[in-house]
Amino acid sequence: MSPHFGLVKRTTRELMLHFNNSLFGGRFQSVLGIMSKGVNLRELSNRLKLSQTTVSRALNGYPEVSAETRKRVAEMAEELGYAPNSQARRLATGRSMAIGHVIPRSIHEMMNPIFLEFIAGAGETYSKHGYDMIISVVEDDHEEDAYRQIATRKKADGVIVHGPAADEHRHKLLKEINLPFVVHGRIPGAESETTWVDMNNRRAFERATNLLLDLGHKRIALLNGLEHMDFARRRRKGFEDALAERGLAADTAIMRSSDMTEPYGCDNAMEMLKSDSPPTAFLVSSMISAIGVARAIGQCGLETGKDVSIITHDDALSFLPNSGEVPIFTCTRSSVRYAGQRAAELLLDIVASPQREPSSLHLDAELIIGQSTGPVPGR
Amino acid sequence: MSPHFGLVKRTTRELMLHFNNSLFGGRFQSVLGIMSKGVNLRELSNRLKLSQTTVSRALNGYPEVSAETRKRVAEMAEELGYAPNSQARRLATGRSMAIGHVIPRSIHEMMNPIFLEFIAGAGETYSKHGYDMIISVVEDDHEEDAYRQIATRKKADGVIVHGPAADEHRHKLLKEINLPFVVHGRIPGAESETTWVDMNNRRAFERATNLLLDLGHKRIALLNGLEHMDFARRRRKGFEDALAERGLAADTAIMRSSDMTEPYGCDNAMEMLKSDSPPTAFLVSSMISAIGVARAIGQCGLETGKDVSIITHDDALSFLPNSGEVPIFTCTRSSVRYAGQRAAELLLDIVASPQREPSSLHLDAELIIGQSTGPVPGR
DNA sequence: TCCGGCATCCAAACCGCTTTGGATTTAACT
DNA sequence: AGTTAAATCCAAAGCGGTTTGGATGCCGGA
Repeated sequence: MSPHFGLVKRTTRELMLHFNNSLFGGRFQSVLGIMSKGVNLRELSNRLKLSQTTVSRALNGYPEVSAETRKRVAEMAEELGYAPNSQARRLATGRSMAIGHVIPRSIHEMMNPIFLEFIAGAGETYSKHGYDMIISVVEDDHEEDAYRQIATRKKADGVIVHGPAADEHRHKLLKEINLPFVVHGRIPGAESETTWVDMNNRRAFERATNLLLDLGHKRIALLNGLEHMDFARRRRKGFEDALAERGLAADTAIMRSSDMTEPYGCDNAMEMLKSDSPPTAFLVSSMISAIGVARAIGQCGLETGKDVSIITHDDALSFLPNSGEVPIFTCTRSSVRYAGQRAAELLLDIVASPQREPSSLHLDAELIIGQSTGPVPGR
Repeated sequence: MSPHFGLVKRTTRELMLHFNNSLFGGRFQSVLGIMSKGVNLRELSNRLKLSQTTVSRALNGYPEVSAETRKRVAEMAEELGYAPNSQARRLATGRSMAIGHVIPRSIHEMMNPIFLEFIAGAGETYSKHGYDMIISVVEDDHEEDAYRQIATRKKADGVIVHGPAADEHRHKLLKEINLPFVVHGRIPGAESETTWVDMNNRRAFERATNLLLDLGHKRIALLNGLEHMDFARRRRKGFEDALAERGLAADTAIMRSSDMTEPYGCDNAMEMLKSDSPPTAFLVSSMISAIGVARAIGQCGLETGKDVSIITHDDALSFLPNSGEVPIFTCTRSSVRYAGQRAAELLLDIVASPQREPSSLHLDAELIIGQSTGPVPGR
């Protein structure tokens, strides 16, 4: 309005500065909080007597802006507490800046603690890169629908596939709807065409079994996870391979497959220990079940690590630490949280450059000696 | 273009139907999948020779649309696989249709399994109501920032406050930035001005203590959660109240407060049991730690439920079932998953009508007799 | 002096949906 | 028959950003 734009501008700005600092900086911080909610790009650019274009570019680091202007913009943005509305930005850029995790209700019952630990790891990566993590808990028969919704409604730029089954199919759907994904675990038969992060389940259980065999154990029980899951199949394979190599056959009478709860471990161990030919060692797929096994051993008046040995897989869950100089359980350990971090990184890579070739990360589990193993008694 | 719009339209539509069914319905499903991704409202309305307004209204159930038109729209939408872009809808409506959960890294270590179970419950409610759940894992010193971002960038319509501390402050921030929230637990001193869902921690532990006292136990150990958390304080209060009522004083020598891990239970129980005046009963804040206590008891050559009693709080975690006719542990039980469902419902209510008065839900824990309690030995 | 090139900045289009404020047609009522 | 009200539908204006395609001013080189 006035021809002296430059002057007026500076004056106004200084006034505003003063205004904010004195009036709002002090006891009315809450008022500022409420006000700052309303500051959008238009308002900010008006205040600066700049176009939205320039302000946007200044804030997003584009080169077409002078250093001085950029500084001014940054300061004013800070002052007014401006932050871009994510929905608007998402709409404009076409990227939702979010990664989805679909959890069917039934599956997450079983994956419970391991899943959370993975999520925690992935979440760290996401927030480091400015991504949101959205989790959908859906009824089992809505799983496919959930993925489709994510794609068509553009809710997320990619998803993590949890707990691949032995006869997995989700990867086909995801390719069909063109939704980037990373698998936690492996999809049998699709290893080379999908990006995944997994630990070496077969090898880990093979090594664990060998250790028990070396200790003289011949009758080894396997308390596995649900064997319609890929990871459980691989573990079983490792177990059987190790036995076979020494000319031993696995005895299905002392092999179980189920959700890895504590009572599962206890009940089955109890039953086996009371049988005619009880196992002298247990190979268990989860710390939680292993705790149950230990309880059963105790209830039978036996001692873990002396009368009966246990090796368990340890996902390094934070609420079930199995560390210290000599951990409670001898275990094959692999941090599932770390897997989450890495899987998230791979996924963000794919989202950033979708043409990228599938890659994979094979984590090795450590075999760590704890208190729960010893030579077979009476050897 | 042609004056025979009606006719042309129908013909075209039938052609499309035919086209889709024969060509895409079969082996080219994936192509349809990719195509359907691109169908937006404009395209859909063009196809229908209707305005976007009408189509939008038809799909969203507004009354200004004839039944016939609505049907036509619905069919075509289904056929083309149309689903509204959530970012666009969010921008237009101003509601993000998402609920946020902020988890500082340090805290979620300790809340781990309980947190997940709560999340699972809340997630069910969200998806039932078309809301997304977004989880932010943040460094501890970025927590406040995370909440501010959610508000100013409009990432979520509300948040759940997890694990309120004894000296909680988040509710002030959230009121300041005008972000609706529901507390899981209670904020001391702000009970009436916040909406919350909590169980009756004090009462539950009082009842549990009374049961032990009735069984003749006089020396009762308390393995509590971290007592800078509100829930743990209340539990301690219940414990102390019950003792006081019988003229007994709590002995801090057998009281502990920490993250509720398994070794925490085992190590502390072990130490106490080996002391000069060991407790005859343990009151424990978590199943996980209780398992540790049971392990310690076993290692001391004692029997749980006979030589030493345990009562634990049981959050009804799905991977740690403590059910059956006679559960392993005598416990105070309250389903944290249910709490999650209800908290989510309350939050969605608030989001829908923000002027609503604060309300609260006080869940009662059941006291359930299991195998881990018995009369004090030698009574 | 004239021109091309660079550094800055801007107006306007666009992302895909909702919603306001009519316009048009049809049915209903004096 | 004339007027109203109801039923339908639409054009256009947002929502709050990003991005395209210039405009403007200033400089050195010919």
